[in-house]
Amino acid sequence: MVRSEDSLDTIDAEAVPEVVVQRLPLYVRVLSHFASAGIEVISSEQLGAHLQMTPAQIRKDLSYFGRFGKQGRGYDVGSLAMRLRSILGLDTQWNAGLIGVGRLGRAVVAYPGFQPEGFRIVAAFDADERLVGHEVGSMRVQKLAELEQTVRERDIKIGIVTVPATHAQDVINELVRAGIKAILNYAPIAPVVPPDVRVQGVDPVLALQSMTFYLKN
Amino acid sequence: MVRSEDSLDTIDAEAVPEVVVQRLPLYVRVLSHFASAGIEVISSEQLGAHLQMTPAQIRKDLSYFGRFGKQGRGYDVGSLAMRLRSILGLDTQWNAGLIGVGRLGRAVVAYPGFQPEGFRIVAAFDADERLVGHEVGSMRVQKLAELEQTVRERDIKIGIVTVPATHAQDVINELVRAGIKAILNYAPIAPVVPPDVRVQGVDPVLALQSMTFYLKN
DNA sequence: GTTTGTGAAGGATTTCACAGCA
DNA sequence: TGCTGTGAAATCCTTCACAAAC
Repeated sequence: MVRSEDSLDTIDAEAVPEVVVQRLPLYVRVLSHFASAGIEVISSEQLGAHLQMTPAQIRKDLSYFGRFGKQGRGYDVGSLAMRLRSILGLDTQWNAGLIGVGRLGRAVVAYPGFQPEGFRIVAAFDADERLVGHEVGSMRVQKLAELEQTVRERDIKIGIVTVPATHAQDVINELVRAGIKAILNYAPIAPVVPPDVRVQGVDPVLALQSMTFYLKN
Repeated sequence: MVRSEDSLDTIDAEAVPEVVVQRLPLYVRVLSHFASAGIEVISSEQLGAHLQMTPAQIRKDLSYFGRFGKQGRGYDVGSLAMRLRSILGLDTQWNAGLIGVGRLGRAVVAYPGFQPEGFRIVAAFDADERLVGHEVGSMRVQKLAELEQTVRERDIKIGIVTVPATHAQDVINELVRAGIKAILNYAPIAPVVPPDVRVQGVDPVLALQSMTFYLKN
């Protein structure tokens, strides 16, 4: 494939392997790390050493999006980070709505890692009548029936699910009905969604359960 | 490959693709779900529908470990779940040590999802002198210097890292030095570890950052 | 001299498709 | 008949290796 260096983020998402897209945020992160350490130029070799992957893979991954490096020199840390952020859509704010303001939901609302990366939780919902109206973060907890309208009004593009496993599929169905296409799911279930909706699970128990196989064997 | 049905969890971990191992916990989870719904027999077709994957993939995955189904019928939900649990080593308790008892660390200690799955946090550490000696959960916070000894004494096999990004690599180095081979990392970094050490990251921001690509494109 | 970008090769994973069994 | 288990085929992903660029 030939891509001109100046084609401004018009990327055919279909043409890029999903694994590659999932690695881009990692590149952004490592580049930011190097940038704040004052390093201005970096080779795929050095990036690979830090990410424990082959230089070839990094170069190939980047080649899906353009030609960012200079032969004999490497990549400009700052500008590559910026380009990748733009490709991923990380140069804008993304509004999220959170459903389930129990113990876990409140911890997620209080998590300080989202804001600086451009993710803002702008609405919180709960099915429990007794919680509706309460303050969480600086938001008033809304009832689930208001979901669709609020999604429209506050330009919510991401749903964050922090309800118990028993309610998670129902809540995810509601999000889908409200037009949400990206869901961050903290509930320990494998939800069923239409093919145009993406779900990313945050699940420490699953992560542990696959490691024990190697501990045992 | 031919595997006798009765070969009791003597599995060559090398021979099983890593992706397959990572899917097993998902199968266990869905099977438990069906079991508690009173379903006793299930086909790869039905499993596939719930997990949004092809029946062939499920059958192939399972075939790495044995022959669990009955032609013309399907799989016995209860016994397959049990077999997979045993293969993954989920039929024993696993002790974990947590490092970093700040806001995030305390939330992880309080997370009720680990215990019922056989994971127990049995020690908590922090580099901050002022936190040492305090109670977290029902544990006394220990200083990091006691790590290696405590790992031995309490049979700790898993490290959970909940320190800020700036300290995470150092802490992970300490865990590796103490002989830990499995690490659950909540810090937003891509740590460098020896090849015999496994790290699983829990990182909601990374998860969000790859979804925005598809929201944008 | 160094390092990128990339076709081509190689390897891994998924899907197909069907023999074999209940 | 219905569904598993599995070689073989197809697809997807990674690595190689080198021409081109600095």
